[in-house]
Amino acid sequence: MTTAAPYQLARAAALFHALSDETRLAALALLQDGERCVCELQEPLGARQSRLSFHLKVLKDAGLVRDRREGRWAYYSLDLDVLREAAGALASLGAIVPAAARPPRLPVVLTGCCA
Amino acid sequence: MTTAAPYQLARAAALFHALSDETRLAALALLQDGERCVCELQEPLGARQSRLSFHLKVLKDAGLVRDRREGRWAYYSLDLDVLREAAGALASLGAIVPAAARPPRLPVVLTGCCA
DNA sequence: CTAACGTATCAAGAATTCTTGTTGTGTCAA
DNA sequence: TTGACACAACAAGAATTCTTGATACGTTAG
Repeated sequence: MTTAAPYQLARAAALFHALSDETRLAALALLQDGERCVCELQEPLGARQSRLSFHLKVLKDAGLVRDRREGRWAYYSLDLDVLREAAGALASLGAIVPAAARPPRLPVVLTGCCA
Repeated sequence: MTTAAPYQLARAAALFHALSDETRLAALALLQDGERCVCELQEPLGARQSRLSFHLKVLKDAGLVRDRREGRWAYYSLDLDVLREAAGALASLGAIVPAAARPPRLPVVLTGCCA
């Protein structure tokens, strides 16, 4: 495998995009202690139905939450694995162990003006 | 302190926004083994001067990178502390230790239709 | 069966972000 | 001093994302 980087970057970028909004982060925070019904989220998030639905869809498309339909209610819950996937992406940038302290990856040869 | 959440969310959202672009993630990846001159980044990122400058500014405004001017060159480097800050935000959403396994935070009372 | 409800989806406009080309600024070399 | 260079910053348009209100759909209550 030579060209895995582009895909991973695109996926990581998509994850971070889903995380890049205050309302969505607040929603994820509310889901921390378990599944919540959409109607329970509206007031604490200060988001009306349509807007909340939009943001939940962004989170769902990124895989960060799952939804479950029950009667006329919809319940959302965190997908911790995907949250960890995001943490992993961050870690691979050196957030946990700096690159200098890790086994070297494929070297990237950089050429530029400032020889 | 009662209302710390809004600020933290805004800051976290800003960090994730800076991370939500492929070109910027690739730039951060290139900076992993240390400081790089702007001119070294252009080719591997496939971004010309103006565009690269824009993305580096986004990263810098978020605090994820520092810049240093030397003569007519500009060098950028990672700020690992800020990268860790992002990792911390993710962790606080349960990415590392699920909320269920942590000491409880202030309870949030949710009211909704689905009694 | 009908009406009210909870939610998703769509459409249109607003806002934000990104790209490209251009201009400005400081630095170095001749 | 002049010209080339590396870079930032700006300006204008393109693209994307977000918000709002409207509509559609399945579900439950009456």
